[in-house]
Amino acid sequence: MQLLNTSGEGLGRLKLRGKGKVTEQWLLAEPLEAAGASRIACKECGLCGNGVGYEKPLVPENWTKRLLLIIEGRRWLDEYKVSLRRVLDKAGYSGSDVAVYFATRSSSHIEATMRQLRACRPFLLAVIEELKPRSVLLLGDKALHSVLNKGNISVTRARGRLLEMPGLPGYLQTVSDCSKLGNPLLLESIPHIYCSYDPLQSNEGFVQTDLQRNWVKTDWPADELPKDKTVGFDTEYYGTEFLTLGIADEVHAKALEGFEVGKALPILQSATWLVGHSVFEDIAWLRRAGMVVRREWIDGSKVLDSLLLARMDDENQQEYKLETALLNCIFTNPWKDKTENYLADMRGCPPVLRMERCRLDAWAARVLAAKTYYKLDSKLVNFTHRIAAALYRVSLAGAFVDLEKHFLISSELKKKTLALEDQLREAAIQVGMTEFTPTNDGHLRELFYERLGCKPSKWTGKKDLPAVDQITLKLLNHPTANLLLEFNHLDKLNSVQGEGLSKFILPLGSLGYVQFRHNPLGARTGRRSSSEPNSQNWPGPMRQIIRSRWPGGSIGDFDYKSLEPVIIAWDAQDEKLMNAFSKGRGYLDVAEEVLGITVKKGTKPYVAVKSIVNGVHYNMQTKKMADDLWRRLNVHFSEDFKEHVKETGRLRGVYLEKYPGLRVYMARQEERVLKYNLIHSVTGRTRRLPLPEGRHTTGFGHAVNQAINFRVQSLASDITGSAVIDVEAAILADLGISLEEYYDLLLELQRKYLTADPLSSIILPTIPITFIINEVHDDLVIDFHPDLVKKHTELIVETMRAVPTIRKLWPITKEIPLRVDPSISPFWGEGKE
DNA sequence: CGATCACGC
DNA sequence: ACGGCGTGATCG
Repeated sequence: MQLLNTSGEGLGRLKLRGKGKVTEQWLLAEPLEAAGASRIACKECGLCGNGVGYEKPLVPENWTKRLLLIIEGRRWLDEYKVSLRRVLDKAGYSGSDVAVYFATRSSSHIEATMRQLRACRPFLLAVIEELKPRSVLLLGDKALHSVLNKGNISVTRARGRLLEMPGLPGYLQTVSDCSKLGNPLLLESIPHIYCSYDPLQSNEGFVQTDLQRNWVKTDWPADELPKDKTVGFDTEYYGTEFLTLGIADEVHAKALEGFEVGKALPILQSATWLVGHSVFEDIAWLRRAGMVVRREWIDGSKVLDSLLLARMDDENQQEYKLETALLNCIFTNPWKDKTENYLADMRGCPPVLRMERCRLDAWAARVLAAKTYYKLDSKLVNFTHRIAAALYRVSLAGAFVDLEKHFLISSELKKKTLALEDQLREAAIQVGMTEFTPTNDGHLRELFYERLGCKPSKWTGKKDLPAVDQITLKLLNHPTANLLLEFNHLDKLNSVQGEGLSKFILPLGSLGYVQFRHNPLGARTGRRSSSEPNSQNWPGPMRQIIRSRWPGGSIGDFDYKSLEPVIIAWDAQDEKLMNAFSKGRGYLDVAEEVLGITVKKGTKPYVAVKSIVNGVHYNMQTKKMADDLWRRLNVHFSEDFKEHVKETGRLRGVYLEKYPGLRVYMARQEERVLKYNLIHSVTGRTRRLPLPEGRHTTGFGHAVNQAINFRVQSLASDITGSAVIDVEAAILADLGISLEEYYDLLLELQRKYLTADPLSSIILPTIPITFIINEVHDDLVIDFHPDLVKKHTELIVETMRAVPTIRKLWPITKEIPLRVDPSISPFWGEGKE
């Protein structure tokens, strides 16, 4: 059987016989006369093949440019062809998809040396540049070494990564080559280069997997956005000034300066879906500029955020930046660099540049969404966007700070920190040090280990210096070390929540306005995160600076009771554990069951069992658990540490024995992550946990812990996410306010707060309104008008228990019993002591 | 830029 | 080999 005419001379279409039946050939060789390759004379190696055709790439008729395979040399092709053809077929490549070229032009049977590969490399460069393939797959180590120009890397290490070929210039492609989206660009592109094993020396399955990875398999993004008209857009603004609007549909991508945005109205009016990148801020700008904004864009149900979609598509992706993502997926040239300098003030950016940035962002967000949307569960997409939209409104509402209280806490922290620093410096001077800073490790080593004669129990790994980390210092059991620990504690607190917080608080008379920003998919589990400022890590006392904007109003804190234990009990189908947390007294019941004695809340046995329960749920090992109890919680089961560890282990065992569903759940998660290398949550989120070497993979234990935790943590945050949507809806329904009215009110209030004179007092709505002002994992924070406290407290508790949104979308969640613990007080968290 | 520290759930 | 998930300040 002849698959290829190795002379490379012009071929007609061949019919090939394989296993007795006629199949169409998948490669058609054709000389590439125009290729630079054929014009380059090889002066280097003297090992090259002997014919004109040998160095020519094998390109099929009407090649789709989908894939260029690089193999070691033509000599190998005859041996490859059967297995290659099989694997390409299996991976879904047709004959017109694949061209072939070689790392070496040698016809020798001897493996190519690095010297020889380097000599032939210019040909390879020229061929790739000439052929402009969209993907290049390198088969075997020689092809890999040639492309990387580096002989000391294994296929196993390089596999699965996007590779760069030194010396390969970008090449221009017109839009029609690249996309069905009517991309109005001339793109500078480079192919995606990946490597796989030599199919003869390795399992063909690996090669097939590599061929089918998204980057190789996926063609240019199909327009698989929702069927209704979908418009991408972006805005540029400064302060309260609207500057530029970028807008893109399936055929246009244009930018309009603020004064002419009216021209975009027809496109917006015809749109059903809206797409952007971190889109809810942009939607707010549309609304502020008086443009069409549908209710579905406010509530998030007909919005696609390319950033959220990218994160849902691959939660392990390194970056979720629009330009990077698009660069990776369709090789565009960067378009933001020229405008990056103006980020602080886009007014200074030349309009032409600003418009181009805005136009391309709009286009890119839409392209990226099309690339990911079709792969995702639309129910989850809808849910996630509705949560994100509701959280954006939470951030608009903002919270109000008692400025004086914050100042007092902050200055108290500062005062104590300085006092401790003085004491420490004094101690240093007394032992003869002239220079001392408590944050300088060198000074600390000198103080404790040279001057005070303390003996370190640990040395640093790299430089073998005596350690000055917290545990080591604590073990010194020296009064000065204890002072230092207290200093560290207060110093950190002050720099984050004391002085550090001030830059996010806008003074308005005696109050301060602070917006709590939430990243809707901050964690790989589907949890939200909070930043600038991060309101999720405020210690109890710091929370108490938050007060109601209403005179005489209150702050409500609505916690789900033991949300994660309830979820793990439900997921593990452990009836007894479920009863303890859903109907009984939670940790108290568990503690009494485990210890066999009567236990009171807050006592050491209670604290110990609570810690063990949480530790077990996250698969904490006995040693660490014992250590944590001993050091942090001051729970000592015996005076002897070894006995203490033993007892911790025993109690851990008793807990697992009494609630056998837990072990079953954990084993199930381990089994699944081994089998599928990914875990699904109840709402269909995925967590990829690749274990290429099964349980022998480095980090296997960690992956199992993540698998165990994932379903629990993600469902908990989805329930709370639903609560944000549902509580807001319930409050507005009760007040008789439409979502549009509420949204406009929030925008207007925010504008007033941001532009107000710091000395003026705050402006409040003319009617009493209950605001959701924050969400912390299993906790909603509410700002109550005094007239609404009673009525809305009941409403919120009921709504949080019912969470209609998630229960309607995923009816199985109706089985999970939810309890809510409200606490109302003048300041956030004050009622919890 | 990674490690270490602080805080939260 | 590893309790899960975060943000932010600071240092070497």
